[in-house]
Order: sequence, then structure tokens, then C-alpha cells
Amino acid sequence: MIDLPKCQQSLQDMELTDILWKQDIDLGAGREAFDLCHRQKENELQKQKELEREKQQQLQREREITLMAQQQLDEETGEFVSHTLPSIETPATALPHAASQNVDFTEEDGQAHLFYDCMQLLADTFPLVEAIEAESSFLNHSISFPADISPDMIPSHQVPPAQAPMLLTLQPPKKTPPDLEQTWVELLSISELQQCMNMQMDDMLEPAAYSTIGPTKVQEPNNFTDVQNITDTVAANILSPENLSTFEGILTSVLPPDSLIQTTLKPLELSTTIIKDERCDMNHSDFRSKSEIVSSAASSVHRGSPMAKVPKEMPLKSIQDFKCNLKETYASNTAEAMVEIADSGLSLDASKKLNNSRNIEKKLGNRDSDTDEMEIKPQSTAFQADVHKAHSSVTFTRTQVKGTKARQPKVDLGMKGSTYSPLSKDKYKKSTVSHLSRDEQQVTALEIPISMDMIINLPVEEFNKMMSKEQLSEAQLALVRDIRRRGKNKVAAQNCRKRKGESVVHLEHELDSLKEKQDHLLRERAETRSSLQDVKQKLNSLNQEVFSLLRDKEGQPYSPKEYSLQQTLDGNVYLVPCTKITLVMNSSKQQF
DNA sequence: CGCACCTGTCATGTA
DNA sequence: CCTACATGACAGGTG
Repeated sequence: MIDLPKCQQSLQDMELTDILWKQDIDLGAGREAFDLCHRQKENELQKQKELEREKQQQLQREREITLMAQQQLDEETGEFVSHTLPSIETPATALPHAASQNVDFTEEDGQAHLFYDCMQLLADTFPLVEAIEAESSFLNHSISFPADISPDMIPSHQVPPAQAPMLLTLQPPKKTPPDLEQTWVELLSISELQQCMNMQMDDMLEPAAYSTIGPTKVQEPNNFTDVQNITDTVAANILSPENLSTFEGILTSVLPPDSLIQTTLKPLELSTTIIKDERCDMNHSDFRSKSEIVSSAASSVHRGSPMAKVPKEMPLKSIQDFKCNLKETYASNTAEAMVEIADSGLSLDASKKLNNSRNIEKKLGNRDSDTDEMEIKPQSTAFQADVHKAHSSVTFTRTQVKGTKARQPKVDLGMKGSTYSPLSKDKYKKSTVSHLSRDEQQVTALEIPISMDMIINLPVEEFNKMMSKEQLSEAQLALVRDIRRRGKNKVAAQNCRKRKGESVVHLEHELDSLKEKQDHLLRERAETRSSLQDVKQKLNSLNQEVFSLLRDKEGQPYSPKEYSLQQTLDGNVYLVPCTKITLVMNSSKQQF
């Protein structure tokens, strides 16, 4: 390397910087990305920021410690119970299991804790949840020890972490948003399953009734059980070739011609078929309506939750306001988590709940959300912060580098959608040039006096009013419209994906239910077949028994091949020659 | 390095 | 015609 005088060196640096900048300007990199002083400043800023973050984390930990010092960990349910018990063991021995699952206690855990509170709130608010909860004790986290159980009787692994020093090494069971969502999914599927099971229990009872009805209908009313009775009747009704015409008359007068053949076994088969068909239809619609109830109940939770109410129009904030510190972020993320719970138990991506709940409210035209505004203020902050972060990735052109996507490490927030993953070194340098996204930089560069939030979220009328008021240039107008379009489309895409995921989950549940239904119907068919077989067998033996007792004029037994026992609706049993039956059948078919 | 997944964006269609 | 929204397709980032 050639040694150059300082001034010359810096000149060369400048030139190099210019070249690099010119090369990268197409990619949207700012001039300052190549400025040495700028980079040094960035590093300092970054260090400061890290220090601040550490402070915030420390504060957060302390807060958690004070909170959790009043609570105890139930190792079986993994829940914290606000019931303080005297210390009976040293922390190390008291909670071996808990110590073994030692993970850094982060804000995430605090969130998990809040999730439980939210779940409890939901459980109190919505009967559906209560119903589910009644079946699954999963959510029943407010477990308290029975009065007659002294703390000494509590197993050591259940001893609460009320003993402060070890709190840092403890953590409640990880209930990150995806887990929670999974829980909801499971709970819903449990309720669906349960309903399905209930239906099947009903069905299992009904088939029993109908399968007993089937055979008895054939046997009892026809008096086939009393063989002697039958033989007596038949003896009086034996149709000799002479009085066949009489029998025909009786048959055709008592029975519709086409039902003659059914007087043996057909009635049973028909009734079986009819009953089965009816049951199938009933079950199907029943099942469908029940699953609809489940889904509509879920969606009513979805829509009806007071926590899902988000003010349609977020308070407008300047770009500076977005520089919220970790504490605010944590608080807002907690609120976000609450919204998430209220929003949907089925959705897949936690990050999308907020936008979705806003969207839902928009659709429902929920204007009275002002009353809730105070409650969800942190959340609106979260939303704006989210919007800000999200828009940090909004690029001006497709070819631009998207390195400005300033995601925070997941450990910080533990919420996927609102967390920012670490950046590679140079990208991070670039991103720390400014916390503004490209669009935001453009907005600043073009001196557009409207915030990104306003550009995207203002109703069209107000937006147009503002645009006309501001007297923007062509370039400014184009940029603003682009930003608005992209911002809206981003939200739309998020909603679209969320719906897609939900529909996948729903279809999976439906598939499971249908499989169960199919199994049930197959079992039912097998049972019906076997009972039908029994009936046929009994009828056959009965027939043989009757024939063995009957005698013709010469005292010879009637051949079952030549004669057949027929019963009319009036209860009389006739011995009919098979040839005659065939004739009657044919004539009735022709009539039909 | 290839892969799956996530997310933002664009193009296009619909209401 | 304009706007908002939905959705398929694509591309870049990330683990």
C-alpha cells in the first residue's frame, strides 16, 4: 500500500466514496452511507442505544421480580398462582424441575403471564370459552390449593417461586403467541371434537333403537314367533289351485300390487334403507350445523371481543414519536398480545392481529370504539410503531435494496410480527444511518409535510383535502400516492394471508371431523348388516319350522321350493305356490 | 448453498 | 372513473 499524504488520502477517500455512492445510488443507498464521520456517529449512536436497551431490560427484570415475588409457580399447570406460601425449602432444592428449565427471563415471559390473564378474562366473558374451559382444565390457571391442604403437603415441585432470589432463573412455561394460538386451535378442535363425539353418542344410541325396531317389526306384528299359531292360520288359508283366484283377490285388494314381494323380507330392507338415509341426511346437516355453530361461535369471539375494538383512526403521530423506547414497546406489545387473543384463536401469525382487528372494526363500522380508546392506547402505539417499522421496509423501487428492514432481535420482544431480526453488519450500518425508511426519507427529502401514517391511513376524503391543501408537486403527489397504495396493499396482503391460514386450519378441522364421521358410519353399516343377517337367519329357520309342520290333503309335507309363506297386511298368512307368486309379481310389475 | 418460509410489492380483478 | 380491497405471483430476506 502506498503511503499518501493525509490530505491526498482523504481526497482519495472522498473520490472512492463518490464512486461507491454513485454505484449504489440505484439501490437506494444514501450518500451518508459512505461517509466515515457518519459511520462513526452511527457506531456511537448504536452503542448508546444498546446501553439504553440494557437499562430498560434491567428495569423490566426488576419489575418482573417484584410482580412474581407475590406469585407461585404451579409446576403441573405451569401457571403462576398469586398465593404466597412460606418458604420451606431452599430455592435450589425446592424447584429442581423449574431450575432445569432455566431460561433467561425476558419480557416474553411477562407477556406469557399476561396472556393467561387475558385468557381468564375471555373465559369470564364468553360462554363458549367457558364451555371449552369446563371440558379442558387447561385454561383454569387460577388454581388455588384446597383449604385442607397445608403448604407442607404440597409436593416440592409445586412450591411457588415466591422466594425471590431464584426468580431470575425461573420462567413460566413458554407461552409465546404461536403457542397460545395453538392452544386456541386445540381448544376449538376439542370443542368440535366434543360435539362430534356427542353426536356420535346420540347416534350410537339411535342405531341401537332402530336395530331392535327393525327385527321386531318383522317378527312380532306378524306373529311369526308363535309357530303353532301360524300353522293353524296357514292351514285354514292354504291356497289350492282352486282357490288361488281368491288369494289373488285378497292380495290385490289388501296390498298394492307392487308391494306383494315385499311381504317377506323387503319391508325390513326398505325400512333399513330409509332409516339409514334419513339418518345420514340428518347427521350430515346436524354435523354441518354444529360445526357452523362452532365456527360462528369462534368468530363471535373474534368479532365480539371488546378487546378487539381498535379505534379506526389512530391518533396521528409525527415521525419522532416513533422513536419509542423499549419500555413503551414492551407495554404496547403486551397490549398487542391482548388484542391478539381477542382477535382470533385460529390465526397463525401474531403480527397480523392488530391490523386485522382494525380491519374487522372498519368492516363492522364500529365507531363507538372511542370509549375503548383509553384502554388500548398502548396498542395503538404498538400499531404505529409497527407501521413505522413496517414502513421502514417500504422501498421506493423494486430494485432497491431492502436492507433497511430494521427488525429487532426476537429476544427483545418475543413477538414474531413486531420483532425485528438482526441485520448483517453492513446492512445494519446502512440502517442506522437513519431510522427512516426509504419512503420516509423520500418524504423528508421532498419536504412532504404529511406523515407516513396520515398518508396511508387517512380516509380518502381527508386525504384528498390534505393533498389539495398542501399544494404538492408532481413528484410529491406521485410518491404520496405510491406510499398510500403500498401501505394499504401491505395490510390487505397481511389480511389475505391470515384468512388463508385460517381457512387452512378450518379445513383441517373439517377433514378430521369428516374422517370421524366416516368411521362412525362404516361401523354403523357393519352393525346393521350383521343384525340384518340375524333377522334373515331367524326368518329362514322359522319358515322351515312352519313348513315342517304343514301337511297337504294327502298328509304330505309342502315343499318349500314349490310353496312360499306370505302374509297380507291384515295379518293372515297364506301358503302360496311359487309359480303364482311369480305371476303376481310380473303382473304387478307391468301395472307399475 | 439450497430450501422453506415470511413479507412486501405489483398487477389485476371485483365491488 | 376512482377507490378500496382481495388475491396470485414474484422477489428479497432470513433461519
